[in-house]
Amino acid sequence: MPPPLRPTVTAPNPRRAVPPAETFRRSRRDRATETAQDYVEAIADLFASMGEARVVDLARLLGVTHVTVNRTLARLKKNGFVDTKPYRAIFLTGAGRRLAAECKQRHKTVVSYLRSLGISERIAELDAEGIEHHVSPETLATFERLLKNGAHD
Amino acid sequence: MPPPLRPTVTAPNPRRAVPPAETFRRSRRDRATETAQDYVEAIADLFASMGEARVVDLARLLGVTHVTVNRTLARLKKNGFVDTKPYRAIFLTGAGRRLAAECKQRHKTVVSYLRSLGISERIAELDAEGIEHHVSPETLATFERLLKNGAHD
DNA sequence: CCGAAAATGTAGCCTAGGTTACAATATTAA
DNA sequence: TTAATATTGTAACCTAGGCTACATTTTCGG
Repeated sequence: MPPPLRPTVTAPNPRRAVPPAETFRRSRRDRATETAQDYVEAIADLFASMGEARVVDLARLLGVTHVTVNRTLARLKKNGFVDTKPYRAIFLTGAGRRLAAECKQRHKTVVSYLRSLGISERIAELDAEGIEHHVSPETLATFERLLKNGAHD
Repeated sequence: MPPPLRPTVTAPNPRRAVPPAETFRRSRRDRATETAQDYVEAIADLFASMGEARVVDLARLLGVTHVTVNRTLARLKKNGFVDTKPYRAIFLTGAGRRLAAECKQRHKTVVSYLRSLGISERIAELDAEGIEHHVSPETLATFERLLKNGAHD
């Protein structure tokens, strides 16, 4: 007969130190909104730089196929961030524009902060793209305050 | 007949400013490895704190059902990070332990750095959980250097 | 103005990661 | 020792987000 499958330590200790699953839940929640944010920001950028946003441009910009863009746009439309018509350019709704502006500002803050630490433009951009979606308002405010105070210059 | 669907500006400008799709690709790549990292780190923590890691504990810790844990463990096993047997505790392989140690160190650095900026324990933990997966070695090294130099104290 | 090329849309497939419902195995307590 | 409980496993479904292949619609050049 094999030894006990589980040390007896386990059962007598039903009150384990099992802390915040909430931390992981929030991280996953952030992940779910990343795509929407990347898209509306990209659409706003394309509008600013070339007067309109089209599926092919988004695909190129985001590094995915036009099919992926298409399906994601359908969801963004359902969620009220974009307004699309078949074979036409893509427009942001009011909510979409607000979200885009917020994301753009946050992205800028994160990049500027990393740059202020002496990190290169290239790396700052790469890291910021991932980091920005996980920065709480408190942390963002701290970054802004430190930038304003000219820390690290 | 409706007006032209697309401004004539578009066609004459085939060389658009379409920069790095690479940025987004890296961000997506990071996302794909987040789960593995969260799991091996959680398994290592459970081992340290209670002598073994079981499916239910992981589920509680990560805030998902035991079914999700089970399926993810199957993939981690396929990728060589864990060693499992039906109805037995979960063990990390050498690669799993190395990854866990690396993640733990990085997590600690990110939290410490945020704390050094005056951000609360709670917020630092929450943000770090998302941020840590997107911090490049360069940025991490910068955080470590600043911590060592006692900046912001 | 009409045919080729580009852009967009659709069908169908894949993986990751979440779920509930139910089946099987281990552990524990009477 | 055996019955109840806890844990683990499995089946089947969902969404998000990738893809290729193919169909349709627009745009553009001769």
